[in-house]
Amino acid sequence: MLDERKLAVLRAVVEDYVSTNEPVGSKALAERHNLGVSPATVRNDMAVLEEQGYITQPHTSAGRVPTDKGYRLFVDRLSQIKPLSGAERRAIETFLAGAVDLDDVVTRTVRLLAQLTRQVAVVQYPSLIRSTVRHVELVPLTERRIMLVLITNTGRVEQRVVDLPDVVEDAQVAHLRAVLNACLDGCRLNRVPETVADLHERLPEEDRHVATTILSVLLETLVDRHDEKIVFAGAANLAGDFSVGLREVLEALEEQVVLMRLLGEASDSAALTVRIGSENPYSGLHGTSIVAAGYGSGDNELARLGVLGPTRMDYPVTMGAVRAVARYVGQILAGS
Amino acid sequence: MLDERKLAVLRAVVEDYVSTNEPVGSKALAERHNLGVSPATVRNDMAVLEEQGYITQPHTSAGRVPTDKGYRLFVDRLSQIKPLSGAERRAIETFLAGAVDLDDVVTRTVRLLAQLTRQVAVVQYPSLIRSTVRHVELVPLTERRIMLVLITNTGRVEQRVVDLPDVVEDAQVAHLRAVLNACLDGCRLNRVPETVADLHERLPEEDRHVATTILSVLLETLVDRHDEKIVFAGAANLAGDFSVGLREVLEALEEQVVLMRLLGEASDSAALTVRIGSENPYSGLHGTSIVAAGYGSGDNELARLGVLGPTRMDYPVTMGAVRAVARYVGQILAGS
DNA sequence: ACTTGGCACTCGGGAACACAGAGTGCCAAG
DNA sequence: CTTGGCACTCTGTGTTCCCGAGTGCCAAGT
Repeated sequence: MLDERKLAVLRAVVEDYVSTNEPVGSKALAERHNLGVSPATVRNDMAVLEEQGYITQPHTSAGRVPTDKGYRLFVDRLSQIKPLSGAERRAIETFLAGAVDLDDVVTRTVRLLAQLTRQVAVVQYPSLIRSTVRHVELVPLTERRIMLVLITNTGRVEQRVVDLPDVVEDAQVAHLRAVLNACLDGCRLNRVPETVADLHERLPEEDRHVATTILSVLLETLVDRHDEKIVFAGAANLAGDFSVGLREVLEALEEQVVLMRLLGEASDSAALTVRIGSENPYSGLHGTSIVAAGYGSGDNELARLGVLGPTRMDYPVTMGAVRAVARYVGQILAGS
Repeated sequence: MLDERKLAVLRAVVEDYVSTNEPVGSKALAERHNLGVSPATVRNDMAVLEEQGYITQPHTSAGRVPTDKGYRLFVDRLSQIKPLSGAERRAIETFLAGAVDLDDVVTRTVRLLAQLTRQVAVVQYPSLIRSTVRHVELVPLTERRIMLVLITNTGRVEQRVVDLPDVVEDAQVAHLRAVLNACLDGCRLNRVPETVADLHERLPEEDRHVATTILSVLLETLVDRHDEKIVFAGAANLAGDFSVGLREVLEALEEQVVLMRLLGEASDSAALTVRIGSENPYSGLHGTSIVAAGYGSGDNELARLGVLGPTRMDYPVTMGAVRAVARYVGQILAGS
């Protein structure tokens, strides 16, 4: 159906279009990439590619431009992910290593990725659900108020002020704290509800009232944050580009929900997900592609990150950058 | 120098230009605002205003446009801050009241402000320096590692993992925690260094090693975060506007440092600060104005917030919104 | 002394038009 | 199947032209 040379032509079209941002014609193409055939032959191939829907012309008598389908084929079969240079790798490492806490890791990551790809980077905070409890702290503030602090193994900290129904003594709080920690330490967050369910019975009568209040707040915290936090950076990078609907993209970026869906569900493996133009689930973002990957410490994927840019982007380079950053972030998180 | 009517003309020019985004001519102006004089008279006044530098014409034979100086006069003397409608006030209250923690308050605030003004909103996190210590928590993670958690009276939580030089026992940690809290509770963050200085001597010999490490991390935390965190929202609102250099603005927004300077130093009172076009300290932002205000609980200003939009903005409305939001946020923070 | 109507002038922006250049499709020959 | 040739079709650009909004100035009116 598509012989070797036609694929080569498609690859050349994509590469040229990506680098020049102008429809590419048969002549220029035959020259720049030494295909060893004449422009006329290229024209014939192009005609076929167009018929099959891989490329298109903006108007008669203009060069060809890849369609979403064309990019898809390019990404799947015609390109190889381009690894970062040694210098870039080292830059990433040192830049990320300087982070002092989770917030800082995420902030640095998103900026790094934006700068590296010259596009808009998006990073999701490590999911609470998949991480485990490292410590629960109860801090008495007044005699009827305590602060509940939940620390996860990814370094994330959640806090809530709890108004208590009764006055509690410090000793009581200390006891509760000990019980909670004994019970929850190392527990996966999504298993907290079950784990906590039978806690009541193991408590002395006089603590139950207070414990109930605290536990309900704790559970609430987990539910509330089910909608995960997402940050982005590098919006300035798409300012100069008219091929994307700037307003729509900016709106999408500020909608956490939309962003979540764009990054996609946790993919099976640690593979890269690429969504090209109309493939993505938000109508305002045609003309835009997303390259995303999961990241995590060890096996379990904690969250996702990726970049968003014009459909006409340099996929090999972008994919390389996303993959590399995802790996490094995983390492950093695992190490802390 | 400028009689009553000339000022009225200037006001009319500003108002018309703001609402139409087109240079305003003498005829249209005389009609729309019933000034009771003929276009010719208006023309004379305009000539004077132009000579004085309050308005200008983009090219000969076009209408007039206010200059930065013109807007300045308008803001200072010709306009009144427009209070929000009752419905808007209630909307703010309920929206902000739903916040569960500091992060949430800030996030909600910045979105609210963006939506209310249809411009880019910027909110600075409450300053660490001006707040006080509510609690210091030390959480043993492993035998040579503890997590330091600092909770302030504004609900902000800072955390750091500390690697210790020696193995410590839980009892030691508990003791240190008690000492730290006794010593620092209610202490203003900017006074922490002094307060902590003589702590060494009051500690038993065997704790000093560990204490030194922890304290140095604690102090580091305070210094590190001297560059405060800032968030923004509503970037999509300036997408449709060609009068501002989109790229420059987006770049500025992602530079914390620049943003800090834009919001300005803590102003004397709780008054609004307005920076018009070239008045602001960053050259990429001519064509852009900033309306900012401090907010805080009670008297002391904790941080600042504001909006950023094209010089051609509706100042009375924007100022009203910023002032109102600043007040409500202050109340919320004071209450929690 | 200020206001007003009249009038000539200026200039930007849109419509109409022509034109060069890049690129195509097709065909006939290799 | 490939290649060179050729006629054709567009877009983008530059030119010209003209309309209209708006101005500045002046002389007359109050």
